[in-house]
Amino acid sequence: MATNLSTALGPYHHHSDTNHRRPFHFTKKRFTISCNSSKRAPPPPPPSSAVAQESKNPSLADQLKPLSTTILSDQPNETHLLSKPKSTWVNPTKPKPSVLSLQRHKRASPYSYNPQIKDLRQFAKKLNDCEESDFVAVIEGIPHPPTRENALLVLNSLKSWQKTILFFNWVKAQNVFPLETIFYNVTMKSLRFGRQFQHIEDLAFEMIEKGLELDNITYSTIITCAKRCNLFDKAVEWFERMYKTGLMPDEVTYSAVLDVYAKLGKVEEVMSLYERGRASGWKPDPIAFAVLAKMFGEAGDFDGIRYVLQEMKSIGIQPNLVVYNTLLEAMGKAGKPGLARSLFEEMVDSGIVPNEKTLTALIKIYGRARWARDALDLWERMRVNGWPVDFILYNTLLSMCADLGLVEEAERLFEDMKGSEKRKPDSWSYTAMLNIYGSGGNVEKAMALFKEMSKTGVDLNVMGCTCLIQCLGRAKKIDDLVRVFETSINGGVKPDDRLCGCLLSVVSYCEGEDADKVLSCLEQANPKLVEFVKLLCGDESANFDVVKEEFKRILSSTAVEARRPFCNCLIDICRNRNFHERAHELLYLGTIYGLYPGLHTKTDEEWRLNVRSLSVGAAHTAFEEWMGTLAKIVQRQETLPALFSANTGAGTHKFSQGLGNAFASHVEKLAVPFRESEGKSGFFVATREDLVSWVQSKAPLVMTTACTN
DNA sequence: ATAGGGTTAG
Repeated sequence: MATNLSTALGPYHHHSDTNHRRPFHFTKKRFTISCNSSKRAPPPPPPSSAVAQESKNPSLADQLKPLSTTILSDQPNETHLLSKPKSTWVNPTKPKPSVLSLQRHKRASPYSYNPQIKDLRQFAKKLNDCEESDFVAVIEGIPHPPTRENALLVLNSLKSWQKTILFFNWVKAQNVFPLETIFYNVTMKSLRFGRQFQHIEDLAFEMIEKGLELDNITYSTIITCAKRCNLFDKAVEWFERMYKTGLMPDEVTYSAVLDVYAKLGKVEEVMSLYERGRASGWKPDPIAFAVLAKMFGEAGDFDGIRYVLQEMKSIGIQPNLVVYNTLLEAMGKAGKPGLARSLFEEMVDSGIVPNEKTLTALIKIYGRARWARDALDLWERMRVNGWPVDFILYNTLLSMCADLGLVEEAERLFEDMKGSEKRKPDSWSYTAMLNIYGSGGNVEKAMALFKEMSKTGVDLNVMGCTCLIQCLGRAKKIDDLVRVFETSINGGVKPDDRLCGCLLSVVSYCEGEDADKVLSCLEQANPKLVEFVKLLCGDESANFDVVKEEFKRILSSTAVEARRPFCNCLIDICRNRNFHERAHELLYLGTIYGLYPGLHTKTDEEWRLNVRSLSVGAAHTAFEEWMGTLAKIVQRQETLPALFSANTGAGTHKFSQGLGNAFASHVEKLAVPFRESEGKSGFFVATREDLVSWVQSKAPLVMTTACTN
C-alpha cells in the first residue's frame, strides 16, 4: 500500500480533509527528476479553507498537501489550486505561508557571576556521588538558599535522571518561586539522556495543565526523546500538537522532525517538508543536510545524495566533518566507492581532519569494493598523519583485511591489539580473524582461535560461529563442526538464517552419516527447513504443488539476504542426491520468486546466462535448462542471435571461487561448444552455428534432462 | 559545563 501522508500525520488531518487528497505515489525516480530540475516550482498557495480558518497557523497537513499534490499529480490537473491563487499568493501585503519560523528561540542571558557557584558545584558533586536512597537527606545540606539561579545551576549538573526528578520535585515543594519553562526543559534534557519518554510526556502534560508555555526547546526535547526511544508516532504526534497550539517550529525543531520522518523512511514527506521550508525562506544548515544525506544513504539513493550536494552548493554551505562523514557513508551504501574516494580527498584538501568515523566509513567501502591498494594506502596515511583511531576502526581494519584476504596484515594488527591495554580483541575482532582463516581454509588456525576465545573469555557470536562452521564443513571435520555448533548454542548464540544457510550448504556436499549429523544441528536451528529437505529428497512422490507451497512458506519466513543461498543449497542437495528434476523445479520456483533477477539477458546479437550468484549445482541446472530451451527453439526454427555467452564471474569473491572451473568441466562433460573467453576469465562463449549443430546431434539427450514446463 | 537538532561494525 502506498504511504498516505494523512495517515502519517495523524488525527490532526481529518478536519481539513478535501477531495483532492490523494495517496502518495512518490517513487524515487520521480522525486529525483522533480528535485533535480534547476528551477523550483513556486510554492503553491495553501487551500483556501486553511487560509480562512488559520491563516497564521495552518496545520502541517495543510501545509504539505498542496505541495505533494503538485509534485505527485499524474496529470497537470491543478486547476483547483491555480484558479484563484494570485490574489492570495502574489499580494505582497499578505505574508507568505510559512512552515517554520526563521528566527531561533531566544535564549535567556547567561548567568551573571555568582560567588556561590563554587559551593553549589561542590554540592552538586555530592548529590551526584551519593546513593539514591540518601539523596533527599543530602539535598537538605544545600549551602545556599535555593533561589531560581541556584536551583537551575544544580539541576543542570545532575547526571542521573532519577536524581534530576528528585531534585526537581524538591525545588517544587520548597515553593520559593514558581517553576518556569526552563526548569521543565532542563529536567527533560536529563530524562532524555535516560531515555525516559514517559516521564517527559508526564512533565509536558503537567506544563499544559498549569498553563505553562511549551516552547521550541520543550518540543524539540520531547520529539528527539521520542525518536531515541523509537516512539516515532509519539514524535509526530507532539510535532502536530505544536502546530495545533499555534507555535511555529524554528529550524532546530524542524530539522529534528525531518530526522523523524527520515528515520521512518518517509522520503517523500521529508522532501515535502524540506521544500516547504525552503519556500518559506529557510536556509538549511549543515545539520539539516546531514539528515538528508543519511536518509538517502539508508535508501541507497545516489540521485538523492547528488541532490544534497547540489543543494549545499547552490545555497553556499560548506560541508563540515559530520556532513562529510554522513555523505561518505551514504556513497558507500549507494555503491559508489570512487566517488567516496574523491569526496574524501576534497574533504582533506579543504583542511578538514578526518576522524575515526570518517576513516571507518572509508576503510569499509574500500574493503567491500576489494580495493586493496586504496585501503592499504589509506591505512598508511592514517599512520603517517597520526589520524585518530579507535576500537571500531581497528575492528573495521580487521574486517577489511578479511574482505581482501590480507592475512599477514590482519595477524599483525590482531597481535597489536592483544598487546595493547585498551584495545583487547573482542568478539568482533575474533570474528574477523575467523573469517580470514575460514575463507582461506586454514582450519588449524581457525580452531586455535576458537580455543583461545574460550580461554580469554570472549564469546563466539553468530557470525564467528558461521565462519568457523563453514571452514570445518569444507574440511569435512564434521565432528568438530557439531562440537562448535553445540558449544555456541549452549553459550547463547541464537542461530540466524545465515548460519542455517551455512549448515545447509555443508549438508549439500556431505553424504551419509555426516549429512545426518549436520542435519540434526540444522534441526535445532530451523526444523521447518529440515522437514523441507526431507520432503524434497526423502519422499519421491511429493508433488510439485506441495513443494511449491512449502517452499514459498519457507522463503517468506527467511531473511531476504539468505533466500537465494537457501535456494542454491537446496538445488545442490537435490542434484547431489540425484533428484535432478527436483533441482529444476527449485530453480524454476527461485526464478518466479525473484531470487535470480537478471539470470537471462537478451539482445539481438547475444543471449547471455548470468550465473555469478548461483551455486555450482544451480549453475549447472540453469545451464541445462537453457540448453533445453534452446533445443526447442532450434526445433521450431525460430530466430537465434549470433552469439551465446555464460558468465560465471572470475571468482574474485572468496565464496564464488571455483564456479568457473566447475562450469568448464560441466560443459566439457556435456561436450557443449562453449569455450572460456581468452580475454575475460569467467566468460564462456559459443557461436550460433556451433550450438545449433551440437543441439541437432544431442537433441534427444538434452530434451530429457530439461524440465518440461 | 550552564534548557533543544545530525555521523562509526557482518
